[in-house]
Amino acid sequence: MKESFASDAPPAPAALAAKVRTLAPSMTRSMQRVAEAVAGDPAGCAALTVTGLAELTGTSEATVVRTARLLGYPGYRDLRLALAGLAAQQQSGRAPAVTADIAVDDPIADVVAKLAYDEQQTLADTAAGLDTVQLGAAVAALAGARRVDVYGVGASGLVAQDLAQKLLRIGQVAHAHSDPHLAITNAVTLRGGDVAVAITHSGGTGDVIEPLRVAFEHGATTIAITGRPDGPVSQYADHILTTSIARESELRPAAMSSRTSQLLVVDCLFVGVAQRSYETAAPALSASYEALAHRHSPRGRGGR
Amino acid sequence: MKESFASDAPPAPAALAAKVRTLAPSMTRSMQRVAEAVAGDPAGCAALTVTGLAELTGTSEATVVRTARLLGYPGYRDLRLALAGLAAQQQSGRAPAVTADIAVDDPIADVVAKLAYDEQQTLADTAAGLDTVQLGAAVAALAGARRVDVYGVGASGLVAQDLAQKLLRIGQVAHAHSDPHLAITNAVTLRGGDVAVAITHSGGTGDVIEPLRVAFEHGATTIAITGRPDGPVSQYADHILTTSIARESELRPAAMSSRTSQLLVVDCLFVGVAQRSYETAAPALSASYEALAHRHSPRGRGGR
DNA sequence: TCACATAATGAAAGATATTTTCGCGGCGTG
DNA sequence: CACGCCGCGAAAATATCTTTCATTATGTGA
Repeated sequence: MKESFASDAPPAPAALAAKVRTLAPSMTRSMQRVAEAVAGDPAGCAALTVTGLAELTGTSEATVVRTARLLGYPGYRDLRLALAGLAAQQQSGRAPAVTADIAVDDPIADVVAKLAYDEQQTLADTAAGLDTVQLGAAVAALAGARRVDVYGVGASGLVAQDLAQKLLRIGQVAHAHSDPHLAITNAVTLRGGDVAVAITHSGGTGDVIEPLRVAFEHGATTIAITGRPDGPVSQYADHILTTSIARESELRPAAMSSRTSQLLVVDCLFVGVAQRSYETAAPALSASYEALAHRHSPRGRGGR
Repeated sequence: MKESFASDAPPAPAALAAKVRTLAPSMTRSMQRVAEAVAGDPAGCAALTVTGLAELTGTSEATVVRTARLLGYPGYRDLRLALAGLAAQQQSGRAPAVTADIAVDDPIADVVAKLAYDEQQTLADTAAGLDTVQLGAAVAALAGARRVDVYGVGASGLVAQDLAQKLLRIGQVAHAHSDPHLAITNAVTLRGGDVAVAITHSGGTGDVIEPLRVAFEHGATTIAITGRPDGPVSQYADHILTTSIARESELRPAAMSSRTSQLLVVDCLFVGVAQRSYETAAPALSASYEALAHRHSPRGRGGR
């Protein structure tokens, strides 16, 4: 089905430079010029046609083809393909320059690469650091909850809303509070069988801890999602889910990676709960999808 | 010298899989078949001629060329080159495409691993597919804006709030709207020099498009963050930032990966703007940090 | 349900790129 | 000095890619 790797002529994938050096002595002058160009700038040559490369090297098409043959390819077309591959490899090889911090004068492309890399790292860290036992317990509590309250302020407030939104979509009674007073007012009405979730990166946000404490004292099951499992919030948490703490810099506030981390935890909770209550969750998900369908224009093709 | 980041269509080297997913919805059936083959087996397809690929997919040469064009390449020849590059990268990059779907009976540990992997993938795709020219233009517009309005409903509403929060922290006048009526009411007061941002995964959310249209017609600079750059929202967008579209399943609604993707874009915008207005942004960031410090109890270790 | 308009598709003509052919001219050798 | 071999490139031959256009599917409104 694929190119059979015959015994004597396997087209070289990346060992091209070596092959050029090996074969150079047995090449004629013109062919050497071609080989040199190819080895020197694979990416550039890959963009050229036979004629283009011939002109660049001051030779003819025939010579280019002959060189390609000598290098072990059936023709120039295949050499070109290999060249493109080589270029791509080199390109990706010099990628890990993105580990540095984001600087004020970084070009926009670097910013994208660095942010993406950092967030990927954060996700990996979070996944590695998550206690699946705690997570399982939290899921169980949520799945069986009569009612769920989620507390978060500032950046964590959005995560809290995200969790509440998700739970609502699978038929749970969930509410996110970012107003501390209202949160406490509501927490007072929680009882056993209810669940309260506090989300705070620092683990010490009073506006979030207070409602959780009240919920805890009223017998609700409490969950803390925090980057500081040793922080004050843990006093009142039955289950603690730890988010990762990434280094931050002036241009990259902690809110960014903590949010990424928190959201992963929230997603895990959501999927876990959805699994546990699949019978009711699946229809609810489809229903909410259906209900929203008409609010999006049905066709995407004509949108000039 | 070589890499010519042309204005609007820089042929994607590694962002191909992402591009296929992004553009798939706007493709016809035959083209989808071709795109699928290409995304599924880059190495294999790179070895085929137009005719070969047409036969393999049961279509015609014309369709193959059309697909290549849609993916952003001048013709099939160039797509093939990119394919060879992609294949080489995968070969060396050790791509463990363990993209198994999340099942109802997956243990919780698997859920964590799969979600983390999927979100990492989403980040990589988004970063690869982001048009840095558009991003740069969007950043420039935001940095010079007198006032910024952000529109988003549902899951995208939280992203909108996130962007507004971030911009506020560096001294910009930003506001997020999730109420369509209020959004339009506010959009009417926008003028040239103001910026409106619409966030919609589907690209067709009327509640978000309407405010953007009003802002557009009143002379504001408009930015769309969407997974469907060919969708209706783009009609009224001066700058379009494309988020990635990941496959979704019953247990993994689209909202999850689209949110991850959107947040990365928002972060890029934020950092870009912060860079541009570093003189004022840095003090503002520190100030907001200081102002919140006393709301976190100092317990734990270093406190932050 | 049918007629109509519109878009999607493939066959084949047309344009490019690649490969092959062929002969010229340099260079060493008898 | 003449001969013959080898490297080399121009141009013909072939393969590949692109465009055009007629046909066939698809959806829409009466």
